[in-house]
Formats: sequence, structure tokens, C-alpha cells
Amino acid sequence: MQTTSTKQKILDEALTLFSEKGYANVYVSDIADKVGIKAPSLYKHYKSKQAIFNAIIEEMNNRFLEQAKALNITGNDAQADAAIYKEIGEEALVQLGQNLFAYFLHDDYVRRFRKMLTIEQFRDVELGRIYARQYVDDPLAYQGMMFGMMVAQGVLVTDNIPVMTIHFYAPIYMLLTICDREPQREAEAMKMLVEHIRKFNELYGRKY
Amino acid sequence: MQTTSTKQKILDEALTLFSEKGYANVYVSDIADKVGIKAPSLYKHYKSKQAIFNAIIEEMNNRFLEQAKALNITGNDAQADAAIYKEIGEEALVQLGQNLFAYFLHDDYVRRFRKMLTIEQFRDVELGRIYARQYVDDPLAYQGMMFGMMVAQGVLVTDNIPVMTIHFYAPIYMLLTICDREPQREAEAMKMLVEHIRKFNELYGRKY
DNA sequence: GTCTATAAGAAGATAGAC
DNA sequence: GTCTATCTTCTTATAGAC
Repeated sequence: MQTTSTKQKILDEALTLFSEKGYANVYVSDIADKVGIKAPSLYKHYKSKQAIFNAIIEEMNNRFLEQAKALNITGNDAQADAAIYKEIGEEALVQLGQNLFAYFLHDDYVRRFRKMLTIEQFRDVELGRIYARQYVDDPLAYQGMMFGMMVAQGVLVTDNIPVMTIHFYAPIYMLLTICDREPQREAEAMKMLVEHIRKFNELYGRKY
Repeated sequence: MQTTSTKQKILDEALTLFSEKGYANVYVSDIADKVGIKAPSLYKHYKSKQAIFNAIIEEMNNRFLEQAKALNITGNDAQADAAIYKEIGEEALVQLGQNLFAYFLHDDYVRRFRKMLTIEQFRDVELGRIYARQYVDDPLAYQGMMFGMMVAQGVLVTDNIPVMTIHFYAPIYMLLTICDREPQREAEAMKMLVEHIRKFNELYGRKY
């Protein structure tokens, strides 16, 4: 039905604008323009500008929970995962990093939401927490778990898994922030990403 | 004189507020309150709110140029530097990283300016360029030069200096963004920083 | 240089017709 | 559900006295 569609379109256009200019620089009339309606009509769908913002946060939270659930199924299936990680080589590791990077960078919803949180993270403690969880702590926790298995399998070698995990993820994080700010540097970033992972594998990989 | 003092205080308080809430969420009256004057008085010092923002950018730019000049003097004095880097050990490298980190994190002006740019980087291409230069490209260029000397001296070993530089700086950058958002995590970050550098030295240092 | 008073306009939100 | 008209409040900025 048309109602649901408009309601969703409002969230979508608002997120785009918020991610480019920040909440305070986006006016209700801007959102309405993009949706193709007048500002007052928008209030039939959401009771305030803040309610639109809250709905975006809630929607992302739902996506995040689904995602976490999906990852946990894999993550807890240790026996299956162990088999995967046992034979992992440089190319598989490069693939893993590129997939992670591509998902974070090219999933349009993920990208816009991250940019929005980048802008809003200092204004509200709760938004800061979401940013930290989403783009720092959870990726580190998940990858740390994965690398833990790989170390247990003898595919990677280290006496400090948390630092190894940061050595893997921090460059990816930094390249991501570069691309968010300057999309034209994506090719350069992708090249550095691959070189980073190859070198990571060389430094931490099992020595034959 | 009082004039200069008030004019400077306006920049200082404005920067604090901009770094916490972003330009659009700070009202001229907020700045005036912090300074201890009424909003209209502020217009005797700056012709507009935007002019205050511009003055902050200009002031940082001046500081940046001075800093770059200072670094170039050292950077170009290759003979003296070579001597320094020749004997550098793990402790010196840890010290180097801690100093870099402490400067970026604890210099109040640097910290507030970085947070402000973090918020504003997507709104204006020029501000994005300043961010990229200040917190990504220049640190990488400077450290890349330094590591180049160390590789030439045989203190560090790699066939890819840019990637090695990212391996050194990206974790520092990520820890910095964590502390900007959650200052209470500074001790944790400092611990990771030291472990990171020790492992970096272990991975890239000359093998005896 | 600082103040009070006030203008000018922007932005969020509501009322009520269709 | 969308519109036009309108209200209210907030925010930047100016005028002019001290």
C-alpha cells in the first residue's frame, strides 16, 4: 500500500540527508521535498523530526540484531568453522577482508548510517555507544573470535590475539573512513587493503 | 588588552561548543554565555557566526603551518636523523608512539579541533580535505619518511613501506577515535597502544 | 565594548479543507 | 494522505543608548 511506501521513503530520504549534512542541518521541508510531498504531510507519518531520526536508529538496530543473530549461529558452530579456518590461505584471507570492506562500504544503508553516526556520535552518549559497538567493538570481537580459531588451528601464529585483531581491523577501519569522506579514493584504498592483508598474512601466517 | 582577550576567548569557547555539538547546534547566545557577555556584544568582535568558525579554521591552519615547518626542518636534516634512527630500539619506538598519541589526544586545541572536523567533514568538501590532510595523509607521509630512514638503516625490515606505515599508524588512529568518543577508555587504549607498538617492533624489527 | 530592545527570517509543527 | 494557510518559537543579526 501507498502508506507504508511513503513512510519508508521518508526514512530513506531522511537518512541520506542526515548522513550528508547532519541532523541539525536537515530541515523537515528538505526531507519532504525529496519524498515529493509537502512538509505538513510528513506529520501524518511521523509526529516530529526527532521521531524520524528515532525510527532510523530503531530500524538499524533491528538490522543489527538480525545480523548478530546470523553471525552467532556461525560463530557458535565451532566445529564447522574450525574446518573452514583450518585450510585458510592468503587468498581466502584477502577475500575475507575484501568482503568485509565491500559490505561496510557498498551496502548503501550501512554506509549512510555510519556517516550519520560519525556526525552525531559526540552529541549524544547513546549514539556514541552505538557507533563504538557497531564499528569498533563488535567487529573486533567477531574477528578476534575468528582469529582465535585460526590460531588454535595453527593457521596464524601470535601470543597476543587482541593486538593481532587490531592489526587486521584498524587499517580496514581507517581505509573505510577515508572512503566515506572521499569516495574517489576507493581504488587507492582497495589496493592498500589487499597489500595490507597480504602483508598481515606474511607477518602472522604459519612459517613453513 | 581586554579586546584581544575577549576575541580569543570567543574562539576558544566556540571551539569547545562546536567540538561537542557541531556548528549548527551551537547558538551565538551559547557562545556569548560561555564568554560571559550578551550575544549582540559578540558582533563587535566577529561579523557573524560563520566568521567565528572561519577564524577557528584559520587559526588551526596557522598552527598547522608552523608545525609542518618545524617537522620539515627535522625531516630534511637527514644526516642528524639517520643517526637518531640508527640506534632506535623497541623502547624508543614505544616512546615515539606514546608521544604522538599523547600529543594528538591531550593537546586540548588539537583534540577539540579534530572532534569538530569529525562532525563537519561531510558537510563541506574543504573541511573534509583538511581532516584528511591533518589526521590521515600528513601523519602517514611523515611517518613513512621516518620509517624509510629506519629501513635504510636496517633497523626495520620490509619490502612495503607504505603498508608498514599504515600498520603502525592505523591502530593509533583508531584508538584516538575511541578516546575522542569515550575518554574513559583512555587507559585501555594506552595499554593497547603499547602492546601494538611492541608487537609492531617484533614483526618488523631487525631479526638478530 | 557592552548592554537592551527589536527586527527579520527560518524552521518545526498544527488546523482544517479536500 | 496531501494540501494551503498559519502559528509559535527560535536564532541570527542590527540599532542605538551608555
